Amino acid sequence: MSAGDNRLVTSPDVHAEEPDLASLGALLADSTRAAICLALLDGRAWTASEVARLAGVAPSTATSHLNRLVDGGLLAQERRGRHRYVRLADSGIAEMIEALAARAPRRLVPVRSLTAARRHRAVGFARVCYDHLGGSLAVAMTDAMTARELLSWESGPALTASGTAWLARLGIADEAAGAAGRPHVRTCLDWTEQRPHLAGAVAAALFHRALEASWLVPGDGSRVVRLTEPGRDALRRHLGLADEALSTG
Amino acid sequence: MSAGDNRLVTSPDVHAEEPDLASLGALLADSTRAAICLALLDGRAWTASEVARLAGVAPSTATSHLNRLVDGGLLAQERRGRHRYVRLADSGIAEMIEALAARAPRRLVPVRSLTAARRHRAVGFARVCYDHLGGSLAVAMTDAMTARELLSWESGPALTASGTAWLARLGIADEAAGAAGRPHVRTCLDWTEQRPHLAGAVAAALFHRALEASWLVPGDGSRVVRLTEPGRDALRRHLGLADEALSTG
DNA sequence: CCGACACTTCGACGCGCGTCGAAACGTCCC
DNA sequence: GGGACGTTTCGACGCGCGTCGAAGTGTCGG
Repeated sequence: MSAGDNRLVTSPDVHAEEPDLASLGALLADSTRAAICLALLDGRAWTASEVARLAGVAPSTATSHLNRLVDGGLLAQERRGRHRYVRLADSGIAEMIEALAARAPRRLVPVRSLTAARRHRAVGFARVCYDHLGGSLAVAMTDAMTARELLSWESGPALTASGTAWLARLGIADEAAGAAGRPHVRTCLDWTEQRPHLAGAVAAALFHRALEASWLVPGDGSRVVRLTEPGRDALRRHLGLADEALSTG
Repeated sequence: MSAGDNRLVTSPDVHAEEPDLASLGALLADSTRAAICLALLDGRAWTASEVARLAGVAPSTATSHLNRLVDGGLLAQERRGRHRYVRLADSGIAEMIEALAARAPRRLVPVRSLTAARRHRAVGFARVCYDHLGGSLAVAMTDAMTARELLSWESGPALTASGTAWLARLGIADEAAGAAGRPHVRTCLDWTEQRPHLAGAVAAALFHRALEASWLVPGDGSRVVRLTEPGRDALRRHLGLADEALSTG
């Protein structure tokens, strides 16, 4: 797609291709770059300065990290005037990072303030997971959809007929069949709950709808998402969620 | 599970947990460790010496790498007499590594000999993918199953009714419903083909069956799997695979 | 046109870690 | 018991890379 394609310079039979796991690992092996990737899981495009501030490093340091992440294909960038916007390259990369984060060991971070503690609980409850919802709320929704047989799990997650109808009632056409044979009811291992929540195109559409209807509103510039009172109502009505599932753990 | 669990030492509200992506990345960031993980994707248990020889490092170096991989939870080990056997910790780890390998950049490795070249082509054709089949053959089988409507892709990969019947005809009970609501028709991004092939419990059972029936036989101690003449026959009969799909690219 | 700002380049510093060989330990076989 | 073998521990070496500040380039606004 871009320049610098090295598949053309190799003569046919003296070289073979192997996946270079190490170079991808090295990209994630630095704590600053890891923090950047995790922050970018909110799906937004960040400026280089924002990234530097979040990661707590000098702007020059951020530049070199962003260069490596872009070169490695993890990030896409767009230069606009004096700003450099970066975001995750595509949803596949986001999936990969989520999958890794779910399996990574836990690190204990000191909580500096009361608002930070509150935010941390909020992250566990509802957060953006690139293009869909994550957190205990998302897991509860997935469980409820399973219990109501909107979602079936025998041989992989899939919408049932009533699931498709349920979506239609919410004003969401089944976008799963859209992308030429590529599945888009997936699941995503929630890294706070260690249980799967709904992902893929259907989850993205659902999330989009919830934002439109102001059931969910973007939080304070991080991945946090807040559930509004109409949202609580809707989830009670449409999925029969109990009140325990509808508030911060 | 093991000792050194640090979840117990934190007092309730001054610390919060975050995924430590960097430490997991660091585990994979070294080319020797990456080679080890890739080799272990064959699902076998290797001794430390075998690992050292494969990676081309001194035994002492291999020891330290294996220690780190075991401590990091990627590998499980079993000590038997003077031997130390290591293997991937579980199928989840194998999935994660496959997912990473599929997205990792390609590295050009010089092919030293004619047999190495042959082996490389064989790896692209059919190889062990932890507990199931990978390579162009696996992709072709997946495509054929889709074409014959044994496999459906709307809203995620799933067996159709005729797919379940087809499996039963091969002597495979639907083991997908076994593990309490956890899906086990998955797909796996094939890193040679960059297209999905069947994975999960069903694929594992299918692979196991093919080995039993000697349709496939383990290759020369690497991930390579050979397709036998009866195997070719069976794939023609059961899936209508064309001859192009049945031989090394 | 000039100052503020976003970002980049460069050079220098220092730590972390992958590497090895030598030597020790434990196990197995004769 | 003795010798071969698989594995581990230890210490030493050296490279790679993340870090910063200072200076430079480009862009926007007044």
